[in-house]
Amino acid sequence: MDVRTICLGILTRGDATGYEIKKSFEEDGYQHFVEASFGSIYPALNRLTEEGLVSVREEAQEKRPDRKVYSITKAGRQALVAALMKPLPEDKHRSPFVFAMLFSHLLPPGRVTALIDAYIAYGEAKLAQSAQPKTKPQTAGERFVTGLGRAIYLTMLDYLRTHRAEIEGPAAEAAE
Amino acid sequence: MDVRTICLGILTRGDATGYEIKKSFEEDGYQHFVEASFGSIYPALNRLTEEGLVSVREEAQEKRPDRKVYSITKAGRQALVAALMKPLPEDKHRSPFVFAMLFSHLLPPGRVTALIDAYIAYGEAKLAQSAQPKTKPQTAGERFVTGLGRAIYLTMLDYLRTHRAEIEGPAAEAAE
DNA sequence: CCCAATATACATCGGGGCTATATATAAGCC
DNA sequence: GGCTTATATATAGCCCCGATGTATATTGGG
Repeated sequence: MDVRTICLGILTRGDATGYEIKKSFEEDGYQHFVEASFGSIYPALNRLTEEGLVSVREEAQEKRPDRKVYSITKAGRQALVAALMKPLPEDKHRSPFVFAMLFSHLLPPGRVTALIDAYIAYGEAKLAQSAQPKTKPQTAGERFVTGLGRAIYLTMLDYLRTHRAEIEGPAAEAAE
Repeated sequence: MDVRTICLGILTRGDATGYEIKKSFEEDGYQHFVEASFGSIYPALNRLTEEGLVSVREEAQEKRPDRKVYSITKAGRQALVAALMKPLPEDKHRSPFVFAMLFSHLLPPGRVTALIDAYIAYGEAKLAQSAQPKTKPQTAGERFVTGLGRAIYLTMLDYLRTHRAEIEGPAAEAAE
């Protein structure tokens, strides 16, 4: 799923600036599974404009850069649906944490414990965030995705807590 | 986690060619969460060789390209541990399937059903593969990671099956 | 028995995307 | 008063992935 398609999708929810598109990845519904950086969003929006899939209106602001507010066009909506009708690329998951766990036997026990603690804290923060959404999910799709994300985080946290002793050294266990 | 570090990690399990490193991502233990393409592995191995983190021996073969068998050096092991002691980059998950589900209301009901069916089949295949590993997990880390992967896939499959009706149209339900 | 598919093996190019950086200002906090 | 955070756009450089190219051997189906 390239960044251009992702931008089109977000713009179906309403007009937005590049900055707001980026922010929406951190919000509820789009929380997990999707993200993109400024370095790809701004070029993507330029190309979408050239291709007529989005339109821009510049709103001048006092002593700030102009806001460039993008709207999806009819052609843009068609392009989005067309992209979703084609065979989807496979998921991609890269987890440096999990990679590190594969080599826990090469690390000092304290490091392994610290990594697991940090990862659990991160998961709990994500869960808390999705439990109290800033904007409630509007569509059935958003509710479905939010629920899936929560289910996966709950499973992951439970697994980490019940199995961490297997990779933490005996020293770590004694220290608890 | 850049590809160079990933290559170092895999080489701690034993010497390997670039081809074998790539294969190991599809295997048990390294199944999910980690992968890299030839287009990054071969350049990475060249650079690691220049930096003295791995060594190469070329094994000539009859009527085939020479095997370039890489071994990790002491400096390489130190570099791996050093990388794992630094703050880890955050996980990255990109799921075109989940993205598509966010826009299920824009798609024909049949398409949504087909996507969910395909995704369930994919998850089941992954689960079956990890249930019958080619090479049994050697370290506690590998067992831990394999178990985590299985737990997440099980949760995901259960969620899809119990919640799919929420985003499949009434027409799709009637057709079943 | 032949052909297609799969596996072994290395390598590169083009394009796409991320990180870091640059620029500018306002608001809130310590 | 200065630091951090938030708003807002933009680009250069590097990293990485996908596709493709080059060879050959084996295996399974028709």
